[in-house]
Amino acid sequence: MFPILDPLLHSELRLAVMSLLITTNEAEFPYIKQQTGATAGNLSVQLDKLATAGYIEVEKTFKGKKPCTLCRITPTGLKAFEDYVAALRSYLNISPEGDTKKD
Amino acid sequence: MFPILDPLLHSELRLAVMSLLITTNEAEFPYIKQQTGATAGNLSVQLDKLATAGYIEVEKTFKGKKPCTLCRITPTGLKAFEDYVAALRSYLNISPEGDTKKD
DNA sequence: ATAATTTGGTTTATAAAATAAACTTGTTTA
DNA sequence: TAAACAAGTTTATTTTATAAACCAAATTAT
Repeated sequence: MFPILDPLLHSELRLAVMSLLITTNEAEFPYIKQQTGATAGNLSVQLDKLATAGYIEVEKTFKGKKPCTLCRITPTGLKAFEDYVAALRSYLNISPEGDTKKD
Repeated sequence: MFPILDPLLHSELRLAVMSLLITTNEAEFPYIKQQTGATAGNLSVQLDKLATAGYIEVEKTFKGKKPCTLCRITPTGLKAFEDYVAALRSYLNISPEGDTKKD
């Protein structure tokens, strides 16, 4: 009836990060921070969790002389996101086509 | 970009309860427990939170000699649920019609 | 040159939440 | 009438989210 919602994705900030990375494909730390409105500390922690789960990959490079943390979604992450959305639908009373179910 | 997700609804069990009450209109404690697979303690706590927020109303009656806790969603709760779903869409990359956005 | 500020984060501490375990009250059954 | 059960509630524990404090390197101001 109510499938489990992947706890890693059922988090406002982590979900926002994943959503962002799906549309942008890859993004730098400061950009993600700005788009999500997160504090740097919180973002750092949540990126770690996503990376540890293999949902994103984090590449640490340099942009000129400045460190640059680049994040990219992985196939595993994309699959997890899609599964999460599918599971959520059972809760939201919306069909795969998105219309609200009349009861 | 990423609207706040009502923390009261962004909880697996509370969301399941709300979803259930929307389709059944009203339901008894043991039924909700069975449908959601929650433990009684957890369910009791989460129902309290929803009731305190005015999202559901809880009526304590008797069914014969046994106590019977009946739950019903309120207009406030329904509105909150709809707002939550609308907010979630921004995260899920689905349009109001439900199709996945291609980037 | 060097002190102050900014950038780009990480680590650690705190606050809040979810969850289960233990308990209560009354009822039915052996 | 003692044991088991039903229907919850309360309390304690674990997990999670979040922010505050911190650090290193680079840039800017004096």
